[in-house]
Amino acid sequence: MADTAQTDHAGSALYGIAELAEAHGVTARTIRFYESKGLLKPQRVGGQRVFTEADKTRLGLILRAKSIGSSLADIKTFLELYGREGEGRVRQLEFVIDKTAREIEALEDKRIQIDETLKDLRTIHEGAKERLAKRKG
Amino acid sequence: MADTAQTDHAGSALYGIAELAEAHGVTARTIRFYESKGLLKPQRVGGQRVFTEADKTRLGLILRAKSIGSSLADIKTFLELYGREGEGRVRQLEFVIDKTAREIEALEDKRIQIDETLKDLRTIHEGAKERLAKRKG
DNA sequence: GTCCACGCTGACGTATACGTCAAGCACCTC
DNA sequence: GAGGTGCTTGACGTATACGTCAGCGTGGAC
Repeated sequence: MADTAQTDHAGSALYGIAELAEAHGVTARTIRFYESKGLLKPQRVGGQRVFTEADKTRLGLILRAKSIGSSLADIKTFLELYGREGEGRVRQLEFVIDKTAREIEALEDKRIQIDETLKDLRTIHEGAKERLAKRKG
Repeated sequence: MADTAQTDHAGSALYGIAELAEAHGVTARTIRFYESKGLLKPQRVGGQRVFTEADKTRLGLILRAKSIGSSLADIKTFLELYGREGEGRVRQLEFVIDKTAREIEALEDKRIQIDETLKDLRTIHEGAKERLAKRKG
């Protein structure tokens, strides 16, 4: 981790808050809010936020997790799994293994709920189409 | 009052609010809230709510939809699709067909997000397990 | 130098989805 | 008939996830 603001000109792209917001279809307010909740930690240049590619990826993960119904609090701990994975301490590893296992189970459950709902919706959809065909035929 | 649903005479079972709440793992307050939002319409017997099997099924649908991230407002219109399906008017049918098609698309999209997240989680999970095995091995 | 568009930080407002009293009625038990 | 339990309706409180000002500072364009 670079602890100083490096100007690696030929390196990765940097983004302003408006740019990043635009790119992900959220408002700047939302990004500031996520930072206030500890989900993002952009560098500062004279008070202004500067986002790296890593930050952009992170925001993508946040939004994806949100889209499947995770709360920001859950997302925070979830994101920390990525960071902690590198550390090799046994207790950390066990924590990660347990946490991910639970999360995987929860998501598989959610997938089942979605599949059942999809089945219902398709039944309704096809039924309505048939009725309409009869009306028109 | 016995805490079992009344089934003695011919007809489907009936439930009190506490019973129904218990059966679905929600509070009575939640059920009253859903009724106030028009999601449930139990009969009344001297002011008290009485729920039928149909009401119970309906509550199940509500909770399932909620678990996959739908808002109560969306669930309300979604539930009306079941009711409307029977009506044969062309505009109604077209409405149902369109609405369900959009919903199906949205859910398929959500499924993809979940699958991607599951993939990431499994990678983290397996990686951590391997590291732990090396530590212990 | 002046403007102003952009970004910053509070502070307050809003929608959703309930929880938590408070006060009251109905019925059952003792 | 006194108490307890369960259900009722407001009314207000709370957590989450932001939106919306207000007021201030800053770097460019003219």
